[in-house]
Amino acid sequence: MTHQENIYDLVKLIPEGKVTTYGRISDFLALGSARVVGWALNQCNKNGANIPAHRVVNRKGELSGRGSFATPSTMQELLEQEGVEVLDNCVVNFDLVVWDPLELL
DNA sequence: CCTATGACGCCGG
DNA sequence: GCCGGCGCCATAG
Repeated sequence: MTHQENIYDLVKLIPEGKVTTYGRISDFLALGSARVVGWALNQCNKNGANIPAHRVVNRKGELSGRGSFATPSTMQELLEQEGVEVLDNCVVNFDLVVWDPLELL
């Protein structure tokens, strides 16, 4: 059982129009490090897995992973498609659109 | 086996 | 509130 599977499953559960953070995922799955999440998502793009990785941002709401998508603007475009406003690589009203995995409980 | 690196985050200055 | 340093864990070389 790899962390990737857990991370993929959780990321798939992020509601459309919402975003969450590496730290929250790391916390919820007790991974011990948020870096692992970033690494797993990086691989998922490469794997071509159908994961909404664009809904994962860093703790400040910045699109830190945009560089790993097809083009640097892909991540932002996908978010805006779902109604998430992005300005200067940051999620607008981050506090309002952030989703915490704990809400599953 | 050991070192460097990274889609991160907390703490102290 | 910004910045630098350090810890964190998995991988690649």
